Amino acid sequence: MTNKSAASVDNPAGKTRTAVLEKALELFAETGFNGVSMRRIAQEVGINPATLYHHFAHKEDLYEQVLRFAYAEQAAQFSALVSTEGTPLTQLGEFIREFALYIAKDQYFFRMVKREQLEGNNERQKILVDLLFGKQYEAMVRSISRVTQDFDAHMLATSILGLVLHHYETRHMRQFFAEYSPSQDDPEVVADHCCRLFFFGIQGEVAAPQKVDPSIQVVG
Amino acid sequence: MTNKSAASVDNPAGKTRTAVLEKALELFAETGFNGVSMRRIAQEVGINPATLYHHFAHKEDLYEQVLRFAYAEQAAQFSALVSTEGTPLTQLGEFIREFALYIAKDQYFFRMVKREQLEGNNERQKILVDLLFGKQYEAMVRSISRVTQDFDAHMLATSILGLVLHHYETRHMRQFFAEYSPSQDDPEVVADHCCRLFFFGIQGEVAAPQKVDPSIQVVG
DNA sequence: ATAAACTAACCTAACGTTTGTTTGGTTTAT
DNA sequence: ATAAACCAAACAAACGTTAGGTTAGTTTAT
Repeated sequence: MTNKSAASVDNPAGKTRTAVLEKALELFAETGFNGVSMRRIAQEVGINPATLYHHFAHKEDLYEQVLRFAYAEQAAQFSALVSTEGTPLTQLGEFIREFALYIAKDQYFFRMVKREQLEGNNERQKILVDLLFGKQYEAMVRSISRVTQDFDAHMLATSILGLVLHHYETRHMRQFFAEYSPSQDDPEVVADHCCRLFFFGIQGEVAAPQKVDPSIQVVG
Repeated sequence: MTNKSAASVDNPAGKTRTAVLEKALELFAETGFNGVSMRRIAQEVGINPATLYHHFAHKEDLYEQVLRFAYAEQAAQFSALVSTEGTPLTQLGEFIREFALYIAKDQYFFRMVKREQLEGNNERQKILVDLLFGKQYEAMVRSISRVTQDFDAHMLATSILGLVLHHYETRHMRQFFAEYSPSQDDPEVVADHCCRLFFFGIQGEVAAPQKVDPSIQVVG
């Protein structure tokens, strides 16, 4: 058996704690801090409410630990989206595509981030930047600066993220529009759409209907 | 003596009800449905908690009425953003600019909408479309269809909104980035930035550094 | 080797408070 | 006089949290 350290047998290396963090992430992402009770979390994990207070000082502490847990879990993958190979232009194109595929995968994490942005708590927003977005954002800005001098690189980075994210965030709402078609939610379609718009705009050279740029080819 | 009749001394045509809706909109926008108690709402309005139940059946009813109230309040202004004059191209440019100025004005309404999009309740998202976005969205899609055939008009409409909104939504977070400058939050700057990006992309003809297109001139 | 001491993890049961809501009555306007 | 608007007080349920006890492994003393 994997009995690494001095922990109990049915609880190797904080298994319960991790289970709580994972389930709490789901629940907090869905209904927010005040929408989930400690009893509910305990019940869904299958432990007693009192046990939560053995692992976490209080509810707010649990919430912050959930944030840090989620951020740490994603930061590595997030970094991997920013490639260091190819020209700055292809790097950007790849990032847009990878980002579109990436956010489509995770249900809970991005809802959590959006919730944090909504709440407007300054301390937590700083944690968000320090732990999660900061480095990748600056890498993006650097890539952008090498591609164009005609735009504010910071604003352009914000634009890229907003462009891609909004398609994801409005999924549930858009199905009620007359013009909706399920393919519009396909991450590949979204990625192509955003790439084309970002590089050429609606008045740019849009000869090729499928591919944006032959130089923009992504992993697979 | 204290004017105990302060709330009712001048109460023509549901003044209390409106006061409740306005204050509840603020509170719900800030901390969400579960983040606000009926007592808190009553206290902030200056009435007794029990009185709320004279105007609203229960808390969820109040919340839905707040939504409808907010949607009705904004739908008219929202419609006004879509101009019917000029070419489809200038209409679009004007819309982007007006939209950027518009969302910068209202603190609570857009947080409420974002919250609704987060929550994912299908019934309420349908209300959102039916009461608020539906008509304007279709007007947008029609404008877009007349401008370009090279993009999916629905996706392009989503892109426009995401492009502009994300600058607004990430305000609090972006101040912690090294590249931040307050001017990046200026609605005029955001509007110009988004217009340029939307029409020409980063590789398009970006000769003029200030104005996007001489044909795109807006009111103020 | 074995008993005692220790400890982390978990539980039951309960605490005081806050929640949404109701009851029953009072004020105010028409 | 009638109805709408309002309030004080109270309800049961759910809330975050705590006190105290049980269990089962780990360490230490003999």
